[in-house]
Amino acid sequence: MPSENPFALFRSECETALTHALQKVLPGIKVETLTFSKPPNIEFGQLASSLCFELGKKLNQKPGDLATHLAKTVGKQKFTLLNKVTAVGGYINFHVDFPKFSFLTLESIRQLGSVYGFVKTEKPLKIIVEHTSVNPLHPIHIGQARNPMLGDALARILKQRGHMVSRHYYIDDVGRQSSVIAYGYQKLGCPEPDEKADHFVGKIYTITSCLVEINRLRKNLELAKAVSPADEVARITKEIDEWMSIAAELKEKYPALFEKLMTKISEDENPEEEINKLNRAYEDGEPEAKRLIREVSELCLKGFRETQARVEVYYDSWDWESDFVWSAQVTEVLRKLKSSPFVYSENGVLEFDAEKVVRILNLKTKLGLGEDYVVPPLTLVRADGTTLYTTRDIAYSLWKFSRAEKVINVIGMEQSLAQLQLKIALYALGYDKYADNFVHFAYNLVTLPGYKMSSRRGRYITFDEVLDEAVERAYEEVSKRSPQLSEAEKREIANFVGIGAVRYALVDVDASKPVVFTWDRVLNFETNSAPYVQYTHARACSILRKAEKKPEKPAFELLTEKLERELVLALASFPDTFIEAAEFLKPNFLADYANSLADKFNTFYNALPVIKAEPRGLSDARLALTDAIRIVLHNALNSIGILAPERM
RNA sequence: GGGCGGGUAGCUCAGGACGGAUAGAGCAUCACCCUCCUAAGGUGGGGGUCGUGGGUUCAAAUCCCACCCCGCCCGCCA
Repeated sequence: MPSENPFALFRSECETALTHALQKVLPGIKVETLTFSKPPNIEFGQLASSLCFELGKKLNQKPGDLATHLAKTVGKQKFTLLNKVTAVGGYINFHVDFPKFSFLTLESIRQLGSVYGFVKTEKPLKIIVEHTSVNPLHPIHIGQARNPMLGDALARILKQRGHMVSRHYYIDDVGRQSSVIAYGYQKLGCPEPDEKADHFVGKIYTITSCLVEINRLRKNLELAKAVSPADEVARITKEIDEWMSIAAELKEKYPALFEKLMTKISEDENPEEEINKLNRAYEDGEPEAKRLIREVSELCLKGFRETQARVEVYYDSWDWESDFVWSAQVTEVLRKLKSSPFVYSENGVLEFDAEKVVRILNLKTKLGLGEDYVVPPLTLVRADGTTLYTTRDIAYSLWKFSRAEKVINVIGMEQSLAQLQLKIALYALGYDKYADNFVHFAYNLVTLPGYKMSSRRGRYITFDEVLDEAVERAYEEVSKRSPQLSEAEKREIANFVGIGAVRYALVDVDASKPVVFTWDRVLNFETNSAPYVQYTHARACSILRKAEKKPEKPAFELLTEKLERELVLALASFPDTFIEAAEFLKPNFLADYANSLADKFNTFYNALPVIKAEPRGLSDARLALTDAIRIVLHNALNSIGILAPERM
């Protein structure tokens, strides 16, 4: 019978063993929980307890003596996987019965195949993972690309954990910036894109935004010259200069488009006002504004979908922010909030007193806030009656909770405060259960070493460029390494290698750490990269192919080399790693795991023969081992969205 | 000023939630290994005050306190 978690079986035997021994040796002593750690070296056993150090202190005995005594007592019991127990320097070390354990592990993996390691949760939940949600104004850039890579990996992992996961994309089409692009697009006569749609939209957006900004600043400057102090005038002048140099950059890059937009926009006396008008019209749901903004947004989203298909990221639902405004869900939320004691009006502006909620409902500890910390208030409604982003997001969150028990928002950590206020708003509305299950998965920014990325200024490296470059580099590599392959094969390999490399590079680093984007990081095809793990997988497949036989009579007791045992142990621990990755939302655990398993296998590969090993039983056992490694590498890569190739 | 995140080898990062045995990888660098299952590989060398200072503990990179440095946030932007 296969085990879905062989190592857990061993661990639980060790727990039982130690518990019994404790009862016998020290009947009066109560130990709350037994914790085990992995010894630094496999020769010390596979699990260890450091219990005797604290017990020794408590009982005024030498840890070494205690450990010896306990180990001896355990040794008298009978177990399946636990072979022997030793005492070394105060530690109690538990040794697994490798012949049995290898058999159990390898046979389990080979029987369970593509589901091995994906231990199902006991409490399956409906979970919405909202990720990416890049505004439809310009192509997804490398700074934003970390989001779908993390979000998609999380969604995959949670699904494999047995949850019902739905991936949502929130289209933020309400707000000034959407009107800016729509305005420029309209000025050009709503043209058909002559290139990838989002790139096309991005150019129009940047140029329009720049021209409108300059126009606005010039008006401000004239006003300031009349009424404001000199330093204010100087500040505006400086800002204009900055935008002028951006305009010069844009004019050089896209001369025709720039000219055309400049001519068209200069026809308007006050472009700023036109944009605001459009914005209001859209929020009011006027048909012409709706048609225009939806059209240009859809255009951009079409480009996004192409990019997402390249990296195999898909969504179950595309949620338009505007729908929440038009359907009165935002109004309804505001009504409820207004009737709570946590909302006040100030100078015609509606404010949400998050601090008051926290104080009255006693949430400080629950939310992990310091006693002295005062949560800033959140503006819900402007003086002109329009709502703000976070206000609308409250309505959206409630909508999400109407179709899921848990909501995970993959959003940059710069929005931590807004996400906190949103959570507090849920408590204020009495939705404690929602609030408790509202998770902000925060990740740190991706920056470029030279300058700050800025979408508004058109200064960014697009995700598409990065993918193209990665695939191109991979193509050069594969041509160099495997010139005998056909052109089609090379292209295919280059594609999954390049894209895998990018995915890996963006998932591998802990989400809380900032990433400085360098081509070197993404185009790394050596150890600690997707290509390395993919290559290792292909290598295992190659051995199995060349063997031309099935491991019919594997003699698992012959797997006595340290390398082999370390491999078996690593394979047996995959379920634990997976569970941790899922519970703590750490996709990088799986990337690291895959890399370290690949490391071990490559060492083994170089040191020991598989097919030609003698006797036959050993060869078969090593083949079974190789097969298990193939399966686990595949599963680990799969869970973070990276393809495991059979050849490369 | 307050909040959040980060600070581990020349560089990029694991490890940190749950304290344990000599702090691990990769890149770069130097020297090796394809008569052998894929060299996108492997072996070995050099390289560390785990930001600083205290504290708790038998035991601290890990926990607590203070401080320093970097990033982000504290808007009628999103």
